[in-house]
Formats: sequence, structure tokens, C-alpha cells
Amino acid sequence: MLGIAGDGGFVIVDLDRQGHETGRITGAAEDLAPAVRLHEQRRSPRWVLADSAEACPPLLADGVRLARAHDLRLVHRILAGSELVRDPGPLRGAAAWAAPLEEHVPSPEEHAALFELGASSGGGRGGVPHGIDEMLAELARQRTAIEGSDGPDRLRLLAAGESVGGLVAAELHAAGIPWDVEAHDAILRAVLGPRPAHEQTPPEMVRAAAEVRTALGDPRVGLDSPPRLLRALHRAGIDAPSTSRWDLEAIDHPAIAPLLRYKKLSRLHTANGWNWIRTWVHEGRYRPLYAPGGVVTGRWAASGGGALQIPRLLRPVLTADPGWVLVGADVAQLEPRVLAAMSGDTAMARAGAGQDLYAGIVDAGIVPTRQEAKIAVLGALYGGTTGDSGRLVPRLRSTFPVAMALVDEAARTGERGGTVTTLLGRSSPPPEERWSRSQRTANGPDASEAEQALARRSARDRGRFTRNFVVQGTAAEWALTWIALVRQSLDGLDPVPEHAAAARSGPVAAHRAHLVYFLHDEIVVHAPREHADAAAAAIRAAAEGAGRLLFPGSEVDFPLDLEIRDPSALP
DNA sequence: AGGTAGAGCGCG
DNA sequence: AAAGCGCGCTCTACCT
Repeated sequence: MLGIAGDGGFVIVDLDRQGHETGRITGAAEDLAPAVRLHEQRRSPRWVLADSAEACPPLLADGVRLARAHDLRLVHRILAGSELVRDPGPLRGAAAWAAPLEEHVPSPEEHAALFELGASSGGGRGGVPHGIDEMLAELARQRTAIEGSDGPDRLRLLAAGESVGGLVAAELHAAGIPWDVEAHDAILRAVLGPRPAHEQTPPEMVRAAAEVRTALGDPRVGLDSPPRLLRALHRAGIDAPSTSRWDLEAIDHPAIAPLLRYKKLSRLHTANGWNWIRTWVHEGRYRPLYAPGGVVTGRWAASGGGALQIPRLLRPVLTADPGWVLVGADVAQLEPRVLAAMSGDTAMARAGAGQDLYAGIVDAGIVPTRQEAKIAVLGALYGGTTGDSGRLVPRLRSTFPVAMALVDEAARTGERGGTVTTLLGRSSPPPEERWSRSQRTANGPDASEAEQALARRSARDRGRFTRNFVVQGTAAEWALTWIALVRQSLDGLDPVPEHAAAARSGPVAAHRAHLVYFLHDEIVVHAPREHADAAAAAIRAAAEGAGRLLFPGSEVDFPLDLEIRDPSALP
């Protein structure tokens, strides 16, 4: 094992399997990349990093990538909260390692400065320690915590996966999403009309707004302020409870259709319009920041342009470089499959085997339509109690009792104020002090009716959170394993000749198939055309591998929807 | 003027 | 047809 720290210069410490130091190299910052490259080639070590988000970008810029890592910051966050760790005291005492992932959302300029120049002048982001002694001490705490835990194998797998996530996150940012600005502009023009002069409202929005004003008989009303709009609707005799799409759709009035159209256009224009392109796309690449484990459940977060909310309308804008293709893959019904596998519910496993899980539920005669199957399953995962969801979930409970018992138990634990844990050992946060206090008060002798009702509601809210946590969190672990295996096997492909290189993806990705996008249960790989089929095969094999690693012996499969997009292919 | 909360909507 | 989980971002209203 090796440790690495960047405080102007660098230190590389060799460690043996027991964590004892066997050698040490120091050097100046400018010599870091060559030194790391040499170690990587000769030893292929597991690099111990204080914070891969800070360590990787300058290395990637110099064409150096790490195959394996242990990210002290990311792993600390997991271990300090994991129920599997018997004595989390030492970890919790080392609070500097629990620094928030991001102090604030960086401006576009900071984005560039932080990650493209790899500006690391001592300190470290968010106060994460970078001194070699602090790193060695934290590594020792983490090893002790894992080895003495109630699930060392699970936590080792999670630590490795989360750490690869740190590497992948940095690599995704460095490579960027290949973004066809002209295609984006064409879609905007088709939907919003010709691009207006700066900061003007696009023509189609103007047109929709005029129709709304005519229909309301209110020539001046603005549509961008919900309170004003709601008052205007009321004045026009429209009894809308709110201005949300859901409520408006239920209303029959000539103003509603153009209003909904206006909202749709406005959303596209403000969130992903011409301004967005100018701000976030440079030289054909969109480079958001990814934060592995940025969500409590272990899902990734992202910042900078809303990378995880790219509208489906704009997905065609992702376009491979000349000579390259995009291979997109997503898992069909990941979360219910994960539930079936982790609970060991063989009936549920069979419903999804080799086919659409919802269709399988229809085939089994549990509900008449696919749509109802979906509502039932989502209700089971989210804790739906009303409407169709409340009506359909009980049918699932009698057909898939094992799977339902797992989520129902997680919900009961949460309602009691308890903690739940994913398959690999990530635990839900404990309830806030306010929550516990209100539960105690409500159970006291002189609690009011209102206090009790409020406490019951917040208990059920927390139950729905913990119910979903075990499934969403374990699904995130499956996805992490999937991308780790995809990355590993793409690295095994031969580099392609220079003429086919996607140079804009940076030196590390220029000659090889590489990941360019990851969204919970979906990935996109940018691959040289001659590697399209190999990349697709790698993605499928990785999904099978992730299933076997997390759920050995399970019948549950993880089928993919996979598509190879070749921009030069004839339509 | 500047910070924050809420509404609303995009994604899974 | 139905609102149950997790997010980030933009705009507006409202606060200091």
C-alpha cells in the first residue's frame, strides 16, 4: 500500500499488508506525476489518498490514472456511521475527516479552477487533513474499524467500491460529456423558436404567455411568480389549489393548455437554454462535478449545471467524437431487483427473470396491467399508502412476502427511531434530536392530541425514509460495483491509434474507451468505433459480475437496455 | 444589498 | 391515474 499527500511537495510511503512502513519517497510537486506513473506501472498498488477529488485531477491532466485506491475521506464517512463498526469512537473523534463534501456550490469559474488546474496548495478541500502522519493515523483507525467489524468482507467491498467511485468521479469530470452544441441549439430553436437577442424571452414563450393572458382576460399578468399567477387564476374564476402541473392538469379551462406549455418552455429555457450552454459547455465537453456518496443513501450527487437532471429531450445531444461511438446502458428496474436479491425472495426473482419485472408481475396474475404493477412496486419501495398505490401494495405483500417483510421491517425500525443498514454496511443517519424529543413528548402522559398526531406523522415520514434507504442504498452499491467492473474491463482494451483519438477527453481518455456519464442506474461509455462491441460486452459482463459479487447464488438477474450510437452511421 | 425558504420541475 | 423515496437548480418572495 502507498500513501500520498500533496502539500506543495509530495510523499509516497510504501506500506506492507499489515500497514507497516517499508519505504518512503519525497519530491517536489512537479515530479509527482512521473513518480506515480512509475509506481503504478511497476507495482500496481492500492493508493491511499486523503481525498481523490483533490489528488486525481492534476494527475489526470498529466496523463496518469490510478487503477486502485483507498479514499480516506470517502471511507471515513461510511465507517463513522456504520452499524457494523463495533467501536466508532476513534473515527468519530477524528472529526476533520468528516468534513462536508462541498462547502458551497462552486461558481463556473471555481469549477474550472478547482478541477482543471488541480489547484492544490496545501490545506485541502473542506479541511480534510493531508499530512502523511494524519493519513497514516486515519488509515490505521479505518483498518481497525473494518477488521474488527461485524462484516469485514462487506465493508472491505464497500470501501473499495466507494474509492473507485472517487477515481471514476474525477475521471468523468476530466473526460467530460461529449456535447454537440449545434444539436442542442437546434432542439432549443425547434421548441422555443429562434434564439432571441440577449436576455429576451424566446418567441414561443411569448406566444404561449399571450394565449394565457387572453384566455384569462388579464393582459398584464406575469406567469413566473406562483403567488401572482394563483391570484390571477382565482380572479378568472379558476379554482386551482396551486399552480403546479399536477393540479392544473385537472382543470378544464382554455387558459390551462397554453399555461402548461409556457411552464414547459420556461423550464427548458431557464434550466438548459442558451445560457446554460454558454456557462457549462466548453470545446464540446460538459464537465460537471460528481460527488460519490454525496446523497445519504450512497447515491452520487453532482453539481454544476444539473448533470443528473439533463432532460430526456436533450439526451440526443450527447454525441460521440468522429471515429467514436457512445454506448449507453441502463438497468431495467434496478431497485426492485435489488430488493428481490437482498431479501432472497425467490418468487420476486422469478417474476423478473429474463424479462421486464413489471410484465412478470402481470403474467403472475397479481395485477392486470404493467402500469399497476409499477405503481404497486414503487408504492412498496416508497411506502405509498393512499390511492392506487395503497390499494395495490397489499397484493404484493401476499405474493412477495419475503421482499415485503424486508422493507416493512426497515420502515418499523425507522419509525422507532432506529438505524437501518444497506447490504454492504452503509447506515442511515440517526434521527435528529428534535425528532426524538417530539416522539418522547408525544408518548408522555400530558401530550395533546395535536402533538400525538404530529409525532405519528413524523414517525411515518421517517419510516418511509428508512424503508427506501435500504433499497436505494443497496442499489447504489450495486451500481458502484457495476461501474468499477466496467472501468476495469475497459482498461483491458488496447489503446487505439492516434488518428481515432478523442483528444478533447484529455490525455488519459484520449486513446481508450472510457466512462463519460453515470446516473444512478445508467452509464454512457465513449468508445473508439472498433471497440463498440467490446465495450458493450464489457458493460453486460460487468452487470452480471456485480450481481454475483453482491448476491452470490441469487437467481435475480440484472438485464440491461443497451444502445450503441454511432454518429456517422446512416440513419 | 444579501441571504434564505418555498414553489415548482427536471432526473433516477 | 397517483403523489410515496432521494436529489439540484431557478425563480420569486420575504427576511434581516
